[in-house]
Amino acid sequence: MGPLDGYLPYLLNRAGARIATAFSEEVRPLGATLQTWRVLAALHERDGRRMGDLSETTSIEVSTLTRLVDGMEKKALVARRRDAADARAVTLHATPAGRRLTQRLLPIAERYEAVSLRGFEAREAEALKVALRRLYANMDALEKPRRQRG
Amino acid sequence: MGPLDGYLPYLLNRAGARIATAFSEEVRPLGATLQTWRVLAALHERDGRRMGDLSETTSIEVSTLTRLVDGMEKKALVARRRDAADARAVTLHATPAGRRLTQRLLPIAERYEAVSLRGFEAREAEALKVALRRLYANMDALEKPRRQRG
DNA sequence: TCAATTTATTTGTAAATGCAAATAATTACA
DNA sequence: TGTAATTATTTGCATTTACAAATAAATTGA
Repeated sequence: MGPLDGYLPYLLNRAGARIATAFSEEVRPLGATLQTWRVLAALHERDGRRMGDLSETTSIEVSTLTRLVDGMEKKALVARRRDAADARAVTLHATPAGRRLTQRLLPIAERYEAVSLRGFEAREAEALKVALRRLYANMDALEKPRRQRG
Repeated sequence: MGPLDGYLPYLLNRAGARIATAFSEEVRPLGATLQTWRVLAALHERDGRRMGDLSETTSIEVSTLTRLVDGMEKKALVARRRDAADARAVTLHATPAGRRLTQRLLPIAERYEAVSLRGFEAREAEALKVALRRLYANMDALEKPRRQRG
């Protein structure tokens, strides 16, 4: 076990990449990709999100997301609407076809959760999730300090 | 906190992506990218690795790695050598310039480790790393079963 | 109120990515 | 020993990605 095995970002990337690659292969026959799943999952959690919100939630860069959504719109999985409250913003909505695809992807996603956590006690799994949320939050410290608003 | 916050692959990707993005920005002024760092770190751990080994270690797909290494070779950070023992294989070696860049990146990487784990007890951090190694290993179960050799 | 600034999204463009096919060398075994 | 199968890497090519600039709308404050 070399130094890399003790380096957290390495372990994080490695585990994430492996799950991502396997999941991608698995959903390809359904005409889906990992990125479309991320968008659909975010809309399943809350439909009508803005592009910027989706970008933050899915960790997909906004300009990439724009073109990804273009493709999903062409496939009629989602629909863009101009936000009524703020005409700069666009909200994204799952269509019936999008929801059907989501329903097919959900059990696959659940299986990945189960397989990856195989052998974990419930409290170990929960501790891991708590730790991952802390990691994420800790990165605030390095974020480009944005001008305070308000 | 919606369903996504309880979904492990989501938490994993989100934390990994955030660290990756911040690290990328930070090393850009040094003429480095996250991917070149991954290659250099793998060679720092063990020089003279094969392309396939590097691909597995860095989670960079082999054909992508080939072209990444092309670029690093042009920048004289690494050098390819035909493996003496097996002429199909290519081994990669850090050059003096590559090692100098590695030395400049190491403290940044250490800082990312420290910042991301801020507030973690030593044993919590270790438990997290153990868990991430288990996750990775658990994915064996879903791997395309390759024909047994031997 | 209106000009300047900020915010949300899209577009331009070059680089990175990944699958599949091609190339090259080794190994297995008839 | 020589031919088929396997393994390691690279190349072809279409897609994805991300930075920067452009566009469009809202907000701020003189």
